[in-house]
Amino acid sequence: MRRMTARPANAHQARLLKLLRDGGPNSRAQLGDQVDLSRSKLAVEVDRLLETGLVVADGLAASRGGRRSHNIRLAPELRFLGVDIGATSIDVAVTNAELEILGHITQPMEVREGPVAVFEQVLAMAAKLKASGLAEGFDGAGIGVPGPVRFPEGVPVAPPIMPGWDGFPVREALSQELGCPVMVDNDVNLMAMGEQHAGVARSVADFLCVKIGTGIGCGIVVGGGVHRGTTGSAGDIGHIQAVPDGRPCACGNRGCLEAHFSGAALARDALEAAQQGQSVELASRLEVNGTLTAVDVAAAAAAGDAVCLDLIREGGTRTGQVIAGLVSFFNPGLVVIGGGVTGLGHTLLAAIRTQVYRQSLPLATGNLPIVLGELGPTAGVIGAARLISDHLFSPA
Amino acid sequence: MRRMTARPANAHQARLLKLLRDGGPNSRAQLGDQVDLSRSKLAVEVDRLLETGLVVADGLAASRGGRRSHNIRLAPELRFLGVDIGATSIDVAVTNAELEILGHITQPMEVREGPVAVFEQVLAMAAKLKASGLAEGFDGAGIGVPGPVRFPEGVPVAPPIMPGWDGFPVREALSQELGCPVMVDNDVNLMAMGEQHAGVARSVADFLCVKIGTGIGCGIVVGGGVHRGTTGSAGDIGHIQAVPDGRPCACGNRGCLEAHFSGAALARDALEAAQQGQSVELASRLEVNGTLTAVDVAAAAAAGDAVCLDLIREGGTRTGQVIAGLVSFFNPGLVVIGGGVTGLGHTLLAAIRTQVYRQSLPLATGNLPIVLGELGPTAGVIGAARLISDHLFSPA
DNA sequence: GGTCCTTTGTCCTGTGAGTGGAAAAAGTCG
DNA sequence: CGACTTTTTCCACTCACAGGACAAAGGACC
Repeated sequence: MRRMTARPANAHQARLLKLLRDGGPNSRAQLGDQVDLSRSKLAVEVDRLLETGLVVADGLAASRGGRRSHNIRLAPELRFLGVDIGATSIDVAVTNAELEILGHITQPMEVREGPVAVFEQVLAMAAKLKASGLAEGFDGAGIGVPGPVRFPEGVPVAPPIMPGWDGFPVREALSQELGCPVMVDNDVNLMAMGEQHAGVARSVADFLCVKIGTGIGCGIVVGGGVHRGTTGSAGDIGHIQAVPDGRPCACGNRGCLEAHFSGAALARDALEAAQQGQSVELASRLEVNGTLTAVDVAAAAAAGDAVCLDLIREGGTRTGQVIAGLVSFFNPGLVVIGGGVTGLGHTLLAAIRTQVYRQSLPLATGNLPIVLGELGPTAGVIGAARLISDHLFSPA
Repeated sequence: MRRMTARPANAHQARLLKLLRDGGPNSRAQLGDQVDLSRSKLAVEVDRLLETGLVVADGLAASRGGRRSHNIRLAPELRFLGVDIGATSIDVAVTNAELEILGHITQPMEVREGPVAVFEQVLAMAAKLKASGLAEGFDGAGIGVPGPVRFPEGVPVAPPIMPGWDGFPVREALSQELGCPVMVDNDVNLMAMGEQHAGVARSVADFLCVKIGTGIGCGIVVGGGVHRGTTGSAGDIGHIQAVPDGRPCACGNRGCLEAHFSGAALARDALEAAQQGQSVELASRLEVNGTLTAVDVAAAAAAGDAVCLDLIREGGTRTGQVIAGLVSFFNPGLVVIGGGVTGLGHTLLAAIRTQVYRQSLPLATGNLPIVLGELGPTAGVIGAARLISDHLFSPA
């Protein structure tokens, strides 16, 4: 079918589209309660939106005591593609215009293999979703990559863990292939946007979203918007020094947080513990799989393995130290912990909490929730869909 | 004389007032170049502003090749009061509507003596400035205090170094006494606003302003606006851990940056060095004055005293460590160093720079200037004037 | 089913913001 | 002094928007 190409003509229409996206189908009257426009003006703008095809009528709403109103909703055929490229996996999902996930595929893939191979994979996954009948085409796509991005152009800049991606025109290329608008951002920022849209961070203006995966990053939301920094590298907390003169890090320094705690570091620690015979649980897992990952540590910890619990606790403490500093500095209203190692769950969370509450001033921590992300692996793709929808639902 | 009470009636007028404040007298035509309004509309709004008395005609502008235009400027009788309450001193200044300092007084005063005593002093200083003929009254006042502030209400909250100030209605009380609108903020935020308005940070959207005085704080500017955090304590970096298991700090933790480097810590270190006979220079100064402060350290360092240079260098390194973390996290476009110990000058700056450039990733530091503040002790009062002018030059 | 009230949706007119052209006013330059 | 610029004022026209009037549609109660 023909894809939608219309964009809102003014700020009012943009506002209405976002309300319908975030609040689902709504009657004109309910919309009127939220936008502070006269009924006449509202009717005009809604009619225009109906003309563009971006929104459609959707039956009658329940009565609120008088005449029943006709519901309005975003066109149900609209489709967004959300892509979350992690260090070792790719997530691709299709959503409708309300950013509900209609289909979601995950595949392991090393981002190190370079943009060409990854792109091929992403396109194959998108094609698969299309083939399964979920979409006949995409009205827009958002994509997250595990490194800094020059946001306006949608191009990765000097990404440490993505050799070959520096300067690769991700936005341009994907837009070309998919035939729709594309926006690119750091994966951590997308996770933050995902949790903001549909997760724990709804209605919080200033919060931090710490993602602990292969590396560690932090999404920063200020006044409801993502802060990307001057060069797009804001939130790159993996290389903050957590241990003076600590372990050497790939970045050339010593004691970086990421060198002491992250998916990669955890796997290395686990391997060492297994080889030195400190943990029976880990050793047997090593024997079976031939390798160890953070998942093994999580499983062993869940089974009560003391070494693994210690590893997690120590990592949580290190992470908590860094977060404590950030909390003092930024004074957020919420801290969300997410990413691959959320499987470590409450042991990790408890360690982080303890450290933050101990080390930051009471005024900053007094009413500061520190919680796990609610959306798990879907946070990134929802955030990606949100990114492109924010773009498309803004006046051209 | 009668004070101005008018406020801009709409966003256009607000815009024009701010242009006149930041750019000085301007012709209608020049204003037109900047605001993207039709000539007619502009003329209407300017006329209305002239009617309110907020702006006045100011002679003819130089010709740009044709008819000479009439200049417009903010009413020259407008006066703002800028108050900067530090831990150990008070600065009060009068500015005109263009935020140029017309008079400036500094007096030593311990903020510990409580709000009543400090207020008395501030009012006396304001009266002195009035008496010297610089102002017949004030159209607005901005005031900075050395601790967290609940910004909307203008009330200090749980300020560690300001016993007796917790919950004191600073805004209310000062407004009462001066008979004009008042806004209250953290002194560090005001310093940042000052440097943004008239100092090194002009035209930088995202920057950090680190103030090293009796304590250490950091003003955070995001997208041109000050970030105050959820509880008003954003930028409180003095209690970030700089040295694991380091010196005990008044806050109850160990190793806080402030415990290792700040005006207070420096004085303590100097005293110790003098008493242990490590520095002849310091010992003789101690003998003369009976006490040592950061100023003595600065002087001794300038005279080449090795112990003092070491103290400064070590402090700079510690500070640099913390700033490096913040730079990685926030990715600012500029870092400004200011506050009382700027007397330590380039020794300090060099140490901070070295550490930041060494410890942060190249992408974040690549084009990152780290500079000393340009305004010195006037940054705070200019920022205070800017705070209230921003308030008054916004639609009611 | 009838009456009264509430809510929703449409129509219409008045108002005020804002645009853009024309012309007057005030200069510069040769 | 005349040709050309720039600034400023004036005016007619457009458009966005508010808000009232009214019709349509439904619920509650009798």
